[in-house]
Amino acid sequence: MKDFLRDQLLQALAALQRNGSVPDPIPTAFTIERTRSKEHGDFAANAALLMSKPAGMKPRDLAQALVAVLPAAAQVAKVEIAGPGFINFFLSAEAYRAQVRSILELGAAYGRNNAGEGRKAQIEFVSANPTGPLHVGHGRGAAVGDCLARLLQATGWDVTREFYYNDAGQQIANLALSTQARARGIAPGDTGWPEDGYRGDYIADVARAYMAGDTVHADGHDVTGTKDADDLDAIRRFAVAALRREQDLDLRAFAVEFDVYYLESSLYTDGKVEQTVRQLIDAGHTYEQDGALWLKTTDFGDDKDRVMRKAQGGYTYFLPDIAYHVTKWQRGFGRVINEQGADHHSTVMRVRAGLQALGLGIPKGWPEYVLHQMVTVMRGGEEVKLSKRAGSYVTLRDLIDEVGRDATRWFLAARKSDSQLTFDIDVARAQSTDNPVYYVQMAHARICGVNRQMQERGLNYDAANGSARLDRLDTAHEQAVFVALSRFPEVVEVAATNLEPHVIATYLTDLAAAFHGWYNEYHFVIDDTDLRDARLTLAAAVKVVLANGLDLLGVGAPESM
RNA sequence: GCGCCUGUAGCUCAACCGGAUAGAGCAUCGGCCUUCUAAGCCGACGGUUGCAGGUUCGAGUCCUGUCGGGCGCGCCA
Repeated sequence: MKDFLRDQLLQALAALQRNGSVPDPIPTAFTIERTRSKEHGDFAANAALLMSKPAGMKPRDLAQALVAVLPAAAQVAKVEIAGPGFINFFLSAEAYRAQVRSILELGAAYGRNNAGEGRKAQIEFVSANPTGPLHVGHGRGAAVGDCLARLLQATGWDVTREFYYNDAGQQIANLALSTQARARGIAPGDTGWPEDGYRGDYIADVARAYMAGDTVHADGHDVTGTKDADDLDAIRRFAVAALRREQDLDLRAFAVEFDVYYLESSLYTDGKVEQTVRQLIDAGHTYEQDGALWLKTTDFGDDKDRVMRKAQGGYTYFLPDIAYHVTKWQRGFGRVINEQGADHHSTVMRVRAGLQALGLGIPKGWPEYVLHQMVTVMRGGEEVKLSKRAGSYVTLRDLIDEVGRDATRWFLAARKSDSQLTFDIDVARAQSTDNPVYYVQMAHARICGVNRQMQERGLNYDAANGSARLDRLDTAHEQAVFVALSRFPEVVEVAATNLEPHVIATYLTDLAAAFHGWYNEYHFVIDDTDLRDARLTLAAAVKVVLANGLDLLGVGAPESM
């Protein structure tokens, strides 16, 4: 609808330019927006305000002139000029009715668009190293990343979900030592416990399984414990597999699936790290100092240069990061979005700088980043900081077990990712309308409940008649539902364009509120068949949009609750 | 000290690349339960958008400064 109104205004502008009352050419960067108040109609254009200066007219005069030559359209009932020169459009009731019929025809496709035109996009998220169960921060990444993937898929992108992890670095060595210590009966705090060892109970479980000769399956292969507490390499392989498997179980419980798991170690074995180093040296953006090899990231906006190869040998983490991103580029992902915790913010500059230094023609802003801030978990008004299994942090699994998958996903995705998030377990658990997930799901279940009522009473819903008699729906409550339904495609577009899944959650709460308000005011299962069919038709459209929106969040749309 | 994020009603949060009178929910207060889910409904109250300047037709939104909170400033990842 916005595009349609924009086109109308551009036609009007062209008409004014043809008769010479407005100069040609002229900048036409105006916006069409939903109005905040009903008095201002449905959509407002600021065209006259922005074009008044180049047009050499006062804003309100220009608005008058534009409106005078605006083409007639069935979708528009009235056009007004208001305030400093806004052009306000009032849509016709028929435009809204047509929208409802369109929703029912499109079904799951309503709200989707083809902005991505089938191009390849990759979203890398979670990317936790296999050193422990996933914590709530990973959960936020999983929820946001998966919703971003769903949003991009809904807007025409060919999306790959990817998980990158380090299976060979210092953290993994630490994991192996911690597991070995546990295998030898050494607990945190005992003499012989490794410095900075992983202290959680889960390490003891892994050690026990290793010493019992268990077999774990992870990432497509099996690893069996050798029961040899002296074989650190075997312990490492077993521990990595065991924790990868545990994380996979966490992700499955969260209904998040990845297409690709990418191992940092493969970048070494495939020679990609070495190759990247050579290319950086050849490109002339490196130098040696104090026995180390440095990358001149300051050439690309960093505040100091970074070490690539340590004086003692071995590479710093960001070199494989660069090599990894080169593979993303080479794999044809013209668009890459990295969803990470904000504590990794410093990598953004370095990765981009490294990629620029390579001179491969990679755009400066590639890859894109969505960083999420920290999560605080509250229960009973107190911050929760510990879990039994992991010790020092709250696990994703704890949350899912306590409040359920749907509520966990909702709350972790429903906030703007660049603000800190307070996860209130009491609210998320509540089976009442205080809980937004419950409130939105309840709206869906209620519509299903009405349909069940129809069947139980042996009544027949005539969908065609309902579509034909939508004119019977003329109350303020029904109008609010019509408007809310029509907004959905715009909301999806905004959420996808700005990479902000939370706007879907905000919208769904609005839509559910409009529906509940209507539902509470009127009965649907009534004797007047025309009105009944019309109401059931509007309700059917609400059900479609609720389901489509919840699906974008990966949250279920229950038939009953 | 430097960089990034953030500060909106008592609390948790919105506000669509600058738009008109800053919106919801909770809490509080006042009304409502023979009817499709009362696990609810309706209404009221609640604000100098941390503070001070600036940019312009217009600023919660952009710029500068300042105060408070978070994260990061390794030859760790």
